[in-house]
Amino acid sequence: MEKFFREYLLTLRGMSLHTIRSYRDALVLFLRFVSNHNSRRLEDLSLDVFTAEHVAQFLTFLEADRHNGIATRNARLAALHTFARFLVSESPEHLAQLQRVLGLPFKRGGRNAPIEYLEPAEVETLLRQIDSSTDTGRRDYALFALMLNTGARVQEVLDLKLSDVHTEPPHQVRLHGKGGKVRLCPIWAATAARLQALAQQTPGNGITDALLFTNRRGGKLTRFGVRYLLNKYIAASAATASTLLEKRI
DNA sequence: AGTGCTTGTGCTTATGATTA
DNA sequence: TAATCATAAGCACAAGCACT
Repeated sequence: MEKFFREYLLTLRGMSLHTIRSYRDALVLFLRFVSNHNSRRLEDLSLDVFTAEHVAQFLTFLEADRHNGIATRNARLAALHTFARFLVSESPEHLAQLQRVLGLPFKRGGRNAPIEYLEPAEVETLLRQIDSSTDTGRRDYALFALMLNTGARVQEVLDLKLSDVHTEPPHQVRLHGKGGKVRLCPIWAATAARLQALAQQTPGNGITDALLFTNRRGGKLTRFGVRYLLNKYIAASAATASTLLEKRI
Protein backbone atom coordinates (compact mmCIF):
# COMPACT_ATOMS: atom_id res chain seq x y z
CA MET A 1 0.00 0.00 0.00
CA GLU A 2 2.79 2.37 0.84
CA LYS A 3 4.39 1.77 -2.53
CA PHE A 4 1.00 2.20 -4.20
CA PHE A 5 0.52 5.66 -2.72
CA ARG A 6 4.03 6.98 -2.53
CA GLU A 7 5.49 5.61 -5.72
CA TYR A 8 2.90 4.28 -8.11
CA LEU A 9 0.19 6.94 -7.91
CA LEU A 10 2.34 9.92 -7.05
CA THR A 11 5.56 9.46 -9.00
CA LEU A 12 4.89 6.86 -11.64
CA ARG A 13 1.40 7.90 -12.65
CA GLY A 14 1.69 11.55 -11.64
CA MET A 15 -1.85 11.60 -10.37
CA SER A 16 -3.56 14.57 -8.81
CA LEU A 17 -3.55 14.96 -5.07
CA HIS A 18 -7.33 14.90 -5.14
CA THR A 19 -7.32 11.50 -6.73
CA ILE A 20 -4.76 10.13 -4.35
CA ARG A 21 -6.78 11.31 -1.40
CA SER A 22 -9.89 9.81 -2.85
CA TYR A 23 -8.15 6.48 -3.33
CA ARG A 24 -6.81 6.67 0.18
CA ASP A 25 -10.33 7.18 1.50
CA ALA A 26 -11.58 4.21 -0.51
CA LEU A 27 -8.84 1.93 0.79
CA VAL A 28 -9.32 3.04 4.38
CA LEU A 29 -13.07 2.45 4.13
CA PHE A 30 -12.53 -0.97 2.63
CA LEU A 31 -9.98 -2.08 5.21
CA ARG A 32 -12.19 -0.92 8.05
CA PHE A 33 -15.11 -2.78 6.57
CA VAL A 34 -13.19 -6.03 6.16
CA SER A 35 -11.80 -5.72 9.66
CA ASN A 36 -15.22 -5.15 11.21
CA HIS A 37 -17.05 -7.83 9.31
CA ASN A 38 -14.49 -10.57 9.76
CA SER A 39 -13.44 -9.85 13.33
CA ARG A 40 -9.87 -9.40 12.29
CA ARG A 41 -7.75 -6.60 13.58
CA LEU A 42 -6.67 -4.00 11.04
CA GLU A 43 -3.01 -4.76 11.63
CA ASP A 44 -3.57 -8.46 11.00
CA LEU A 45 -5.03 -8.03 7.51
CA SER A 46 -3.07 -9.15 4.50
CA LEU A 47 -3.50 -9.47 0.77
CA ASP A 48 -5.69 -12.54 1.14
CA VAL A 49 -8.66 -10.38 2.22
CA PHE A 50 -8.61 -8.49 -1.05
CA THR A 51 -11.06 -10.81 -2.76
CA ALA A 52 -13.96 -10.22 -5.11
CA GLU A 53 -16.30 -11.49 -2.40
CA HIS A 54 -15.15 -8.94 0.15
CA VAL A 55 -15.18 -6.11 -2.33
CA ALA A 56 -18.69 -7.03 -3.44
CA GLN A 57 -19.84 -7.07 0.18
CA PHE A 58 -18.14 -3.74 0.67
CA LEU A 59 -19.99 -2.19 -2.25
CA THR A 60 -23.31 -3.42 -0.91
CA PHE A 61 -22.39 -2.03 2.47
CA LEU A 62 -21.67 1.38 0.93
CA GLU A 63 -25.08 1.56 -0.67
CA ALA A 64 -27.15 -0.07 2.05
CA ASP A 65 -25.51 1.07 5.26
CA ARG A 66 -23.78 4.25 4.26
CA HIS A 67 -26.50 5.31 1.84
CA ASN A 68 -23.97 6.23 -0.82
CA GLY A 69 -25.00 7.12 -4.32
CA ILE A 70 -24.04 5.13 -7.36
CA ALA A 71 -21.39 7.64 -8.37
CA THR A 72 -19.70 7.20 -5.03
CA ARG A 73 -19.96 3.45 -5.14
CA ASN A 74 -18.39 3.49 -8.58
CA ALA A 75 -15.65 5.85 -7.49
CA ARG A 76 -14.76 3.50 -4.63
CA LEU A 77 -14.72 0.55 -6.96
CA ALA A 78 -12.53 2.47 -9.39
CA ALA A 79 -10.02 3.04 -6.62
CA LEU A 80 -9.99 -0.64 -5.70
CA HIS A 81 -9.61 -1.59 -9.35
CA THR A 82 -6.59 0.65 -9.69
CA PHE A 83 -5.10 -0.87 -6.57
CA ALA A 84 -5.74 -4.36 -7.93
CA ARG A 85 -4.05 -3.53 -11.21
CA PHE A 86 -1.04 -2.23 -9.35
CA LEU A 87 -0.92 -5.42 -7.28
CA VAL A 88 -0.91 -7.58 -10.38
CA SER A 89 2.52 -6.27 -11.26
CA GLU A 90 3.70 -6.41 -7.66
CA SER A 91 2.41 -9.88 -6.82
CA PRO A 92 1.71 -11.86 -9.98
CA GLU A 93 1.14 -14.95 -7.85
CA HIS A 94 -2.23 -13.45 -6.86
CA LEU A 95 -3.26 -12.86 -10.46
CA ALA A 96 -6.40 -15.01 -10.39
CA GLN A 97 -7.67 -13.44 -7.17
CA LEU A 98 -7.02 -9.92 -8.48
CA GLN A 99 -8.61 -10.57 -11.82
CA ARG A 100 -11.82 -11.51 -10.10
CA VAL A 101 -11.78 -8.16 -8.29
CA LEU A 102 -11.22 -6.42 -11.62
CA GLY A 103 -14.18 -8.31 -12.99
CA LEU A 104 -16.61 -6.60 -10.62
CA PRO A 105 -18.73 -4.29 -12.73
CA PHE A 106 -19.66 -0.67 -12.32
CA LYS A 107 -23.25 0.21 -11.77
CA ARG A 108 -25.40 2.16 -14.17
CA GLY A 109 -28.14 4.70 -13.69
CA GLY A 110 -29.03 6.81 -10.72
CA ARG A 111 -30.00 9.98 -12.54
CA ASN A 112 -31.31 12.38 -9.96
CA ALA A 113 -33.11 15.71 -9.94
CA PRO A 114 -31.91 18.37 -12.37
CA ILE A 115 -29.60 21.08 -11.18
CA GLU A 116 -31.41 24.28 -10.29
CA TYR A 117 -30.65 27.76 -11.53
CA LEU A 118 -31.43 31.28 -10.40
CA GLU A 119 -34.10 33.39 -12.06
CA PRO A 120 -32.98 36.84 -13.23
CA ALA A 121 -34.97 38.45 -10.41
CA GLU A 122 -33.23 36.26 -7.87
CA VAL A 123 -29.83 37.15 -9.27
CA GLU A 124 -30.72 40.83 -9.00
CA THR A 125 -31.91 40.43 -5.45
CA LEU A 126 -28.74 38.68 -4.48
CA LEU A 127 -26.52 41.34 -6.01
CA ARG A 128 -28.61 44.12 -4.47
CA GLN A 129 -27.64 42.92 -1.00
CA ILE A 130 -24.06 43.95 -1.65
CA ASP A 131 -23.07 47.40 -0.47
CA SER A 132 -20.79 48.68 -3.21
CA SER A 133 -19.74 51.77 -1.28
CA THR A 134 -17.00 49.88 0.55
CA ASP A 135 -13.88 48.15 -0.77
CA THR A 136 -15.13 44.80 0.48
CA GLY A 137 -18.52 45.39 -1.09
CA ARG A 138 -16.99 46.22 -4.44
CA ARG A 139 -14.88 43.07 -4.21
CA ASP A 140 -17.93 40.97 -3.41
CA TYR A 141 -19.97 42.50 -6.20
CA ALA A 142 -17.20 41.88 -8.72
CA LEU A 143 -16.79 38.34 -7.40
CA PHE A 144 -20.42 37.31 -7.72
CA ALA A 145 -21.04 39.25 -10.93
CA LEU A 146 -18.09 37.44 -12.47
CA MET A 147 -19.26 34.07 -11.27
CA LEU A 148 -22.74 34.68 -12.62
CA ASN A 149 -21.29 35.99 -15.84
CA THR A 150 -18.90 33.13 -16.53
CA GLY A 151 -20.28 30.16 -14.65
CA ALA A 152 -16.69 29.43 -13.70
CA ARG A 153 -15.80 27.13 -10.84
CA VAL A 154 -15.09 28.94 -7.59
CA GLN A 155 -11.47 27.96 -7.57
CA GLU A 156 -11.05 29.21 -11.11
CA VAL A 157 -12.29 32.63 -10.10
CA LEU A 158 -10.18 32.69 -6.96
CA ASP A 159 -7.04 31.76 -8.87
CA LEU A 160 -7.37 34.77 -11.16
CA LYS A 161 -4.36 37.04 -11.37
CA LEU A 162 -4.50 40.64 -12.55
CA SER A 163 -2.78 39.51 -15.73
CA ASP A 164 -5.60 37.05 -16.43
CA VAL A 165 -8.13 39.82 -16.90
CA HIS A 166 -8.41 41.46 -20.29
CA THR A 167 -10.06 44.79 -19.60
CA GLU A 168 -9.79 46.04 -23.16
CA PRO A 169 -12.18 44.68 -25.79
CA PRO A 170 -12.53 41.81 -26.33
CA HIS A 171 -13.29 41.58 -22.64
CA GLN A 172 -12.27 38.21 -21.37
CA VAL A 173 -10.81 36.30 -18.52
CA ARG A 174 -8.23 33.52 -18.53
CA LEU A 175 -9.43 30.64 -16.39
CA HIS A 176 -7.20 27.89 -15.08
CA GLY A 177 -9.61 25.01 -14.89
CA LYS A 178 -10.05 21.46 -13.83
CA GLY A 179 -7.42 19.05 -15.06
CA GLY A 180 -4.80 21.76 -15.41
CA LYS A 181 -6.44 23.13 -18.51
CA VAL A 182 -6.58 26.80 -19.43
CA ARG A 183 -9.42 28.51 -21.26
CA LEU A 184 -10.52 32.01 -22.16
CA CYS A 185 -13.98 33.10 -21.16
CA PRO A 186 -15.71 36.21 -22.50
CA ILE A 187 -17.19 38.64 -19.98
CA TRP A 188 -19.60 41.52 -20.28
CA ALA A 189 -18.22 45.05 -20.55
CA ALA A 190 -19.89 45.92 -17.26
CA THR A 191 -18.16 43.02 -15.55
CA ALA A 192 -14.84 44.03 -17.06
CA ALA A 193 -15.32 47.53 -15.65
CA ARG A 194 -16.02 46.10 -12.20
CA LEU A 195 -12.88 43.99 -12.40
CA GLN A 196 -10.80 46.91 -13.50
CA ALA A 197 -12.05 48.99 -10.58
CA LEU A 198 -11.26 46.12 -8.27
CA ALA A 199 -7.75 45.89 -9.67
CA GLN A 200 -7.22 49.54 -8.71
CA GLN A 201 -7.99 48.93 -5.05
CA THR A 202 -6.26 45.58 -4.78
CA PRO A 203 -3.17 45.39 -2.54
CA GLY A 204 -0.93 44.19 -5.34
CA ASN A 205 -2.05 46.83 -7.82
CA GLY A 206 0.67 47.24 -10.40
CA ILE A 207 2.14 43.78 -9.95
CA THR A 208 0.82 41.75 -12.85
CA ASP A 209 0.78 38.40 -11.14
CA ALA A 210 -0.96 39.74 -8.04
CA LEU A 211 -4.23 38.11 -7.10
CA LEU A 212 -7.48 39.73 -8.17
CA PHE A 213 -9.54 38.61 -5.21
CA THR A 214 -7.87 38.97 -1.84
CA ASN A 215 -9.07 38.64 1.72
CA ARG A 216 -8.86 41.30 4.36
CA ARG A 217 -5.28 40.45 5.10
CA GLY A 218 -4.25 40.71 1.49
CA GLY A 219 -3.92 36.96 1.20
CA LYS A 220 -5.69 34.58 -1.09
CA LEU A 221 -9.45 34.41 -0.75
CA THR A 222 -10.53 30.78 -0.51
CA ARG A 223 -13.66 28.94 -1.51
CA PHE A 224 -14.60 28.78 2.15
CA GLY A 225 -14.58 32.53 2.27
CA VAL A 226 -16.78 32.67 -0.81
CA ARG A 227 -19.26 30.29 0.77
CA TYR A 228 -19.31 32.44 3.85
CA LEU A 229 -20.05 35.51 1.74
CA LEU A 230 -22.65 33.73 -0.34
CA ASN A 231 -24.50 32.52 2.74
CA LYS A 232 -24.42 36.01 4.13
CA TYR A 233 -25.97 37.57 1.05
CA ILE A 234 -28.53 34.81 0.70
CA ALA A 235 -29.63 35.38 4.27
CA ALA A 236 -29.87 39.10 3.57
CA SER A 237 -32.04 38.36 0.54
CA ALA A 238 -34.55 36.45 2.63
CA ALA A 239 -36.81 39.44 3.24
CA THR A 240 -37.07 40.27 -0.46
CA ALA A 241 -36.98 36.90 -2.17
CA SER A 242 -37.99 33.95 -0.09
CA THR A 243 -37.47 31.65 -3.07
CA LEU A 244 -33.71 32.04 -2.66
CA LEU A 245 -33.89 30.31 0.68
CA GLU A 246 -35.54 27.24 -0.78
CA LYS A 247 -32.95 26.71 -3.47
CA ARG A 248 -29.66 24.97 -3.19
CA ILE A 249 -27.24 27.64 -4.26
C1' DA B 1 -15.78 40.46 21.94
C1' DG B 2 -17.24 40.41 17.23
C1' DT B 3 -16.14 39.97 12.41
C1' DG B 4 -14.35 37.78 8.77
C1' DC B 5 -12.30 34.75 7.58
C1' DT B 6 -8.88 29.99 7.24
C1' DT B 7 -7.75 25.15 8.27
C1' DG B 8 -8.59 20.55 8.65
C1' DT B 9 -11.29 16.41 8.43
C1' DG B 10 -14.50 13.50 6.57
C1' DC B 11 -17.44 12.50 3.04
C1' DT B 12 -19.93 12.64 -1.76
C1' DT B 13 -20.55 13.70 -6.39
C1' DA B 14 -20.07 15.75 -11.05
C1' DT B 15 -17.49 15.84 -15.00
C1' DG B 16 -13.77 14.71 -18.19
C1' DA B 17 -11.08 11.22 -20.89
C1' DT B 18 -10.46 6.97 -22.94
C1' DT B 19 -11.86 2.67 -24.79
C1' DA B 20 -14.95 -0.45 -27.00
C1' DT C 1 -22.18 6.60 -29.11
C1' DA C 2 -22.10 4.11 -25.03
C1' DA C 3 -19.49 1.99 -21.61
C1' DT C 4 -15.92 2.37 -18.60
C1' DC C 5 -12.75 4.49 -15.90
C1' DA C 6 -10.15 8.58 -13.87
C1' DT C 7 -10.08 12.70 -11.60
C1' DA C 8 -11.43 17.34 -9.86
C1' DA C 9 -14.04 19.48 -6.83
C1' DG C 10 -18.27 19.98 -4.25
C1' DC C 11 -20.39 20.16 0.81
C1' DA C 12 -20.81 20.25 6.04
C1' DC C 13 -18.95 21.26 10.21
C1' DA C 14 -15.90 22.19 14.10
C1' DA C 15 -12.26 24.84 15.56
C1' DG C 16 -8.89 28.38 15.32
C1' DC C 17 -6.84 32.90 14.45
C1' DA C 18 -5.91 37.88 13.25
C1' DC C 19 -7.62 42.04 13.29
C1' DT C 20 -10.48 45.84 14.73
